[in-house]
Parts: sequence; C-alpha cells; structure tokens
Amino acid sequence: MKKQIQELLLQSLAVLESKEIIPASNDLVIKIENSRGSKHGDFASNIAMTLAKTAKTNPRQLAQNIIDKLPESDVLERVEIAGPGFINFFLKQNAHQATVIDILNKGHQYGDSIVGANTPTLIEFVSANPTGPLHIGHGRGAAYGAAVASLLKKTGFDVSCEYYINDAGRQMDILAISVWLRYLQHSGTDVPFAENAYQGDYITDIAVKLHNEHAGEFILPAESFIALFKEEDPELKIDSLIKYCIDNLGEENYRIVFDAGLDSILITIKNDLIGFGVEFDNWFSERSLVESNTVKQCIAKLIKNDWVYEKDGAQWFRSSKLGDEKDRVLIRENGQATYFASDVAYHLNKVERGFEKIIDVWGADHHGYIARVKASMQALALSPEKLEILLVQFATLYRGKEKLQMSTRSGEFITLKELQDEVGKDAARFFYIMRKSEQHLDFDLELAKSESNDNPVYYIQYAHARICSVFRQLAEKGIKYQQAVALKDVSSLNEPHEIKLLATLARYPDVIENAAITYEPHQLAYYLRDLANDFHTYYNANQFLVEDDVVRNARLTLIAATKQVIRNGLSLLSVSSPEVM
RNA sequence: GCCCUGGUAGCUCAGCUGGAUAGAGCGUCCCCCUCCUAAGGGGAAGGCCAGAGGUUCGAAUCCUCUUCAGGGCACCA
Repeated sequence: MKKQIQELLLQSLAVLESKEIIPASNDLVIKIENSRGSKHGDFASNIAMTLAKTAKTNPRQLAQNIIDKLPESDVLERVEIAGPGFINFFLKQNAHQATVIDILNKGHQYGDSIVGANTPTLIEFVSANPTGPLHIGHGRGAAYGAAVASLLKKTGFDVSCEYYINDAGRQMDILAISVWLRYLQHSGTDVPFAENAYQGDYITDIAVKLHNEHAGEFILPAESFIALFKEEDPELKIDSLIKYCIDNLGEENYRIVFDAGLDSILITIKNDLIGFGVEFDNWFSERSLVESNTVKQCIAKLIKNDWVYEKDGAQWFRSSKLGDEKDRVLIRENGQATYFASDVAYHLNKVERGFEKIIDVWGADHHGYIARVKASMQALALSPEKLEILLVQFATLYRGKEKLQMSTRSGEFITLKELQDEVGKDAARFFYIMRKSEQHLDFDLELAKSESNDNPVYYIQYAHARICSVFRQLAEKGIKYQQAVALKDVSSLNEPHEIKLLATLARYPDVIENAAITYEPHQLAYYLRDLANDFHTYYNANQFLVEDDVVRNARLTLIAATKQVIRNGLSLLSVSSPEVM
C-alpha cells in the first residue's frame, strides 16, 4: 500500500518538475508513514515540507500543488493537508477490507518479501566455547541470532546459519586436563584437582564414560607429576599440567582424552539448541582452519603485503594503521597462534565461500574486537563493509527480586536447558528477543512462568487460541463456513474495531521487512502484542457468530486472517501457536 | 585516561531512523461476563524524554559538552 501511494506521489512530483514548480532531482526519497491517529488518515507524507525549501515556496502551498496533480486512484477516499504541511491519505473502506483477502490467499507466505534479493548471507551466532553446557547467557545470543536469521530468510536473503567451534585454543586444553584429572580420580589415583580447571559435575560424567571405554589406558603415576601442583600461580600450574600430559600420554592418547571432552560437550550443546528450536546449517571447526594451514596461509598473505612485523619475539599485525587502537599479536613469542589469528583466517574463509553479507553475533564484551577484525579484512582486501557485527548485551536473571549470579569456571550457573525446563521454550524464546539486543535484559523467571496477563507470550498465544475456539464453536453449532465463499463479500467490515484490526494486519509486511533489515526482532514482538490487543478489543466489542450470514462470514475471515498473521509472526520467533489454552 | 552502550510514567521498556496532543505492559483507582475462553476489554491518574548548549520550519530522535550507570581496553578466549 505504501508503495502504491509512493508511486502516486512520484507521478505528481514528475508533473511539478516538468512545470518547474519544483527543481528536478533524481535522488528523491519519498517517505510514507503510518499515521498514528485515525484523524490523520491512514498514511501521511512529509514530502511537501522537505521540498518546500528548495522549491522556494511554503509547505502548505506546495502540498496543495502536489495533491492537485495526484493521479486518480481507486484506493484513496480523500487526501488532506494538515498541520505545517503534511499530506494525509485516507483509504477507501474496500482498500482496508482487501487485506483480509490478501492474507488468506497468501497464507504462511503473507509477509514474505524479496528485498534480500537472494544475497548469500552467513550468520554466525552462539559459538560458545565447547568447555561446558550452554548457559543462560548464551541463550540470548541463540534466540536473537535465530530470530534474525528467520527474518532474513523471510525477506529473501539466502541465509546460512553457522556455529564456530573454538576447538583449538588453550581453553580446550584446560578442558582436556579437567577430564583427565577426574579420570585419574575415578580410577583411584590420589591426585588433587586444579583450581583453575572446570569444576562442573559434567566433567566427572565425561571422565566416568571415558573410564568405561578406556579403563587404565591414560593413567600416569601420581608421584611423577604431583610436584607440578606446588606451583603457586594457577595459570602456570595448569599450563605445566597440559604440557606434562601431552608429553607423557603421547599426542594420540592426549587427543582421545581431549576429544572425549569436546565431543561429549558438543553433543550436549547441539541437543540443547535443537530443544530450543535453534538449528545450524554448519558447525565450523577452528581446528580445521589450523590443520588445513589456512591460518598460516593467511598470515603469509599479510606478511607479503607488509602488514606484519616482529617485536619481542612475536608477530604483530599493523591494525593501528587501519583504525584499531593498537597493533595486535598474531603469533605469540611461544610460537602459538592467537585466537585472533584464527579469526582472521575464519573471516577470509567466509568471504572465500562467496558470502556477500557476513553477520557475526557477539557478546557485548567483545566489542573491542570489532576494529581489529575489520582491519584484518581491509588488509586482505576483503571489503569490511560486508561484515556486520551485532552485539548482544548479557541477560541478568532474576527470580522475582532475587538476582542470580553465575560463572562458568566454578560450575555454578543455570544452564539453558534448566531455564527451558523451568519456563518452557515459548516464554524463553520470546523473553530473550523482547528487548532490543544492545539493551541489558532483566530476565525474570517468575514473570516468564506466570500464566497471567503480565506475560506477553500468553497474551499473544491466547488471542490465537481464542480464534481457534470460535471456529470450534462454529462447528459445534453446525454453522456452515466456507472461506472462499465468505471472501466474496467482506464489505460489511466497517466497524471501527474492524478497521483498526485491518490496518494493523496490513502493517505486518512492513514490520517484517524493517525488523529484518535493522536486525531487530523485538519489533516483531511488539507488533504481535499490538495485534493481539486489537483482536482482544474487537472480541470484547463485537460478536462474531451472529445471525446475518454475510456479516458473520466476513467477521470470520477477519479473525482467520488474524490467526494466520499471529501464527506467521510467532513461528518466526519459534514460539508455538496453541489451539487451546 | 581512552572507546563502546544506555539514562523516556512509581517499575520494566517501545518510540517506525527528524514530524502533528510522547506510547505500551506491570503497579494504583473506577467500570464491564443472561454473550464465541475474564489468561480478556474499557476508562482515570501518572512525564522538564538525565542536564546544558547547538543544527532548522520542527529534536526524545542528529552534533558538542556535563553528569550518572553498565561494559571493554592481553603475547586469554
């Protein structure tokens, strides 16, 4: 509808340009907005006000000129000038009514758009280190990333979802050591546990399983390495344990212990995500980048173009030349590549796979990282503007007034699974995206669980269930309803609440498109709340199952359309649309 | 110190990227089931949009400064 009005305005302006009432311009942006109150019509444009200056005339006069040259249209009832020079458009009733037909014809495709033009798009999210189960903090990234991906798919982007597995760094070695120590303890070896290792019970579970499959194979005499525990610095202690373990267990055996931890945790993560309604097209291993020498090749490329220098035995990337605060280390003094080096290679790989739009969803604590990754892309001539980094603030969990704390190392945290078991997938998914992503989120468990109108998820779902209920009543009463027939006459939809509901339904495609291109799924959440509200209001004000066949049928098409849109919207957020509540 | 975020009703937050009287939910107060699910609806009260300048026809929105809150500034990931 907006596009139609835009087109009309464009034609009018073309006439005015030809008469030199306004100067010719080729980059004219015509903004049409949904009016807030109905007295300002259905749509409004401020075009006269923005053009008034260059046209050297006053806005109201110009608005009148524009209106005079507006072509005939069968959707417009009338057009008015208001305020300082707004042009308000009032739609004909049947233009409103037509949305019902549009929605029911398109069904689950209502709201789809092609703005994405099949752009190959990669969205990487969650990517939590596989050192433990996903917790509450990861949940937000998962819900947000998945919602953005769904929105982009709906708007015509060719989307691929990816999880980057950090299976190559020191954290993973610490995990391996954690498993190994628990394994020894389980085998009856008397060894202490390192305070910096992962404390969670899941480590023991993995160790027990490893023991069942490889009893005795990875035991080393405690007295041969017990001295390592005397080291005061916990970081140095764990590093020496890692080294000892690799040297004495042998690469091959160490790898078995390592993989036991990695594989087990990865399976848990995958299952938790599936349960949460989040699925990935690809699980990308960091180790694969190292083993395929991509990281080395990448650094070689940087060296060749003089982006790297040596200082204090380390290899530095000249990121400060490309907008970063300082230069960054690629290869440490000890010869190990940094996480950043892998990331440079990873982004090179993303571009080489042909993605035009590359989206990374990161925790807000990584924001200092943006400049260096963009710098690396620039150095490799990879057009950094392809990369879009979306930051997600952490969620703070509350149980009523009580704030719940957590930390991964100590093993004291609430897992995503536990959250889901407690509040359910629907509430969890919805609450996570309800707030703008860069905003801190207070997640109240009590509220998410409450089956009351405090809870927006139930409010929206209830609207859906109520509509289903109406159709059940219809069947019980033996009233005939055929959608195709009913759609032939919807001209009775003239009640104020009906017009309001129709207008909200008509907004849906705009909401989807805007939510997608701004990466703001919360817009959809708010919209659905509005829609549910309009429906509930209508429900209370008007009876649907009335005597008059034509009126009843028309109303039923309207609520069927409402049901369809609620369903479409909720499914994008992976929230169910229950038929009964 | 430098760099990000944010400050809007008592509370939690929107505000369509510069528009018309600033909007929801919760909480408070009043009203509505002989009627398709009251997990609902209607109404009232509640605001110096943190503060000060600036940009222009017009600012919660854009720019500068101040202030407060959270986060980030590794040869960790």
